[in-house]
Amino acid sequence: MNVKNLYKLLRNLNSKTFEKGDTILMLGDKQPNVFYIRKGLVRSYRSKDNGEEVTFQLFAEKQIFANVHAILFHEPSKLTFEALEKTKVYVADFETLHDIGGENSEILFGNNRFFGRQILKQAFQRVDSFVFLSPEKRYLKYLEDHPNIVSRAPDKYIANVLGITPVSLSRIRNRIAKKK
Amino acid sequence: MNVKNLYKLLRNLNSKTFEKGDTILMLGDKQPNVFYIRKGLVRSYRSKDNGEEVTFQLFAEKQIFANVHAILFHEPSKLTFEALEKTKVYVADFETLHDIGGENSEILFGNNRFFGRQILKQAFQRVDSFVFLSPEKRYLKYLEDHPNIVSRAPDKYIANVLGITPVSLSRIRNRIAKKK
DNA sequence: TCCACTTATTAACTTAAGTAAACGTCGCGG
DNA sequence: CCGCGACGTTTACTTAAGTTAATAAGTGGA
Repeated sequence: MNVKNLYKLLRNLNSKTFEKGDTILMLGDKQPNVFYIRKGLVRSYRSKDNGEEVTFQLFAEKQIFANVHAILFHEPSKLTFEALEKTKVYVADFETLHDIGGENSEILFGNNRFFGRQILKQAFQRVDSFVFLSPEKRYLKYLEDHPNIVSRAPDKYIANVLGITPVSLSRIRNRIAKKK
Repeated sequence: MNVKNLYKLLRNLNSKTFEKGDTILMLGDKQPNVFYIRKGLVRSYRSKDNGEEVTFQLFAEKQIFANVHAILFHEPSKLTFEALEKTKVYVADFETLHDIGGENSEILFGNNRFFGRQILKQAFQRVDSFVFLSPEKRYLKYLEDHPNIVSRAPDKYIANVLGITPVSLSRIRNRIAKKK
């Protein structure tokens, strides 16, 4: 990556801060934005037909999240992103990032952190855990992979991410505790 | 895409045919290959600790599959790919494809079919269906999205893909039939 | 053609998850 | 400081899924 591109990249990285409860990216938004979390905690969610909010994913420090629907499919976002803590992010426009570095480069934040790779890896590993693991093992794996999220996010959100109900998660916790 | 690149691409597209039961890509393989199915049916799977084979995904005509672990993470494949029918594919080396077109281009097979996008979209939508849908609804959605796979692949493979057991899938089928 | 093997269905049983509601705890705001 | 509301846990109950095994149906090969 050359100096010219570096400047181009830096010009397109804006730092933003959100307070707890703020909406970072709204359902229906078409901006192809990519976010990198410097500090804080974020959840993405959407509402089911009955109005119930279901959390899709949780993100903490050093993770990237993005308006995937806009970037990949040129559709409005199907998810809303909300700060669960005071959160500082870098925001960039995907098209610019892409022009600079290309999907396969490692420009943004070093090895394995680049947008497409990190997001695909996350999605792939999640599918893997749904296919190969029971809810209990899925929780244990999530705990192992994201201890900093589990300790900070409400259980009800974690339950959604794992594809189970909060009640069920509570029982799973209980079962695990008894085994020890 | 210019003529020079088109030739480069075509030189790197090999056509291959596999018989039913053939292994297309072996567990541990490090070749960063991308496959496009012209005709046939393919499953990817891996074995659990107890030796039981679990099918991860099913692919049919016009779909792309790839050694994702090699391409994205520079690791040996954690999956084995097997032809369930006589299958004709185009095979290409990912690095070459990338040199020619870049991740974001549409060079290979037109809109929305390019490697990264299609694979990410599949993974994303699968996670979505695990988080938002019950097993029964997940099956109905899979049936709707992939009728040509459901009608051709054994139920035990489909059950694995949906994250349930074959027995449970049979009961779900039964329940649905009774509702009508 | 017939046998052996695989697969789907069904049954019986066990275990876990969904649902609804009650309870206790915690934290925030009035 | 009190009260409201949100959250996690627990209980009771219902429903569905996992497990094992038996049976039936379909398939391909000898």
